Amino acid sequence: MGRSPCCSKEGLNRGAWTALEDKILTDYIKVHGEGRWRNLPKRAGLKRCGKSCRLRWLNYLRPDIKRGNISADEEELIIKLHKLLGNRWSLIAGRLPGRTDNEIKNYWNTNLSKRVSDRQNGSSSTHVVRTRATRCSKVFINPHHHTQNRDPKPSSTCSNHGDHGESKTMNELLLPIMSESENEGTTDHISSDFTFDFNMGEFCLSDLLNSDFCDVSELNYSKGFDSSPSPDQPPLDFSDEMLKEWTAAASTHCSHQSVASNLQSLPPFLENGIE
DNA sequence: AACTAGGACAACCGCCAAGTT
DNA sequence: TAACTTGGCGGTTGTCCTAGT
Repeated sequence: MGRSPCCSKEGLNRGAWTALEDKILTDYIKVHGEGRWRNLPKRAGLKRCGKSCRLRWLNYLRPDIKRGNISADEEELIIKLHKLLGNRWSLIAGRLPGRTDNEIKNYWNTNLSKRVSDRQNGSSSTHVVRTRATRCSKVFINPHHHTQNRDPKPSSTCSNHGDHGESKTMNELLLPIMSESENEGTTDHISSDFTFDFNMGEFCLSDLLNSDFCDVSELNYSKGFDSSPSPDQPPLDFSDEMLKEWTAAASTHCSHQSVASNLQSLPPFLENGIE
């Protein structure tokens, strides 16, 4: 069958954007808002592919974008998040207000990857969770784990840069999950699988990163992702096997795999780092 | 001053999943 | 339910800039 191309490439400008094109695009989006990228070029009078417009806007023209001068703190954050999430640049970017996935990806590829690999040479190997690109607009919380009445917010993508809203600490968010055993059987009021936005702005990131969460690869825990690792069960490395568990669990419940299921298995990590 | 190598980063590409018809 | 559209993602490429020779 095949897909139709996102646009006819004939007669379209390619390569670097001119100041005029930037202005046209910016003015158009100011008036009409983002979205409908395919039709945007025609409506705005741009000889560009819709995708190209979207990229230009998201990575360069948006008013809330910070450019350059990645601070040491941001750098450390990127390293930690990359260790945790792998090449999921949009997720990482979502944790760095004003930064774009493209910028972080470039920064990683040109600066950090070498440095990190150098750092890791000589130490034991670590395992990065690698997944295919997947959208993660929502996170699934297994009702067995989630026992509190929360108001799910309208869905939005996890790459909602810059909108981090109010923050909850990691403990606040995860406590209900971690204390599930106390509330077993109290899930009747939850009508169905519960989803809510995975806006990591809801986490107090420092809680996460100041913990040893970033060193999850070195942690051992039980295979069942129980919050109390059993000595009877063999320790498991945070690696492929873990990933299989995650994806299997997530696919059972929801198509929004990965991050969602990751959350379910966070408590064992967090217990090691968050008091 | 001219040339080259490597770094930085903007932009493009193809794939995929969600949403819509 | 299938076909199709739309938008998002990560990987890759192309081009410009700069430091070194």
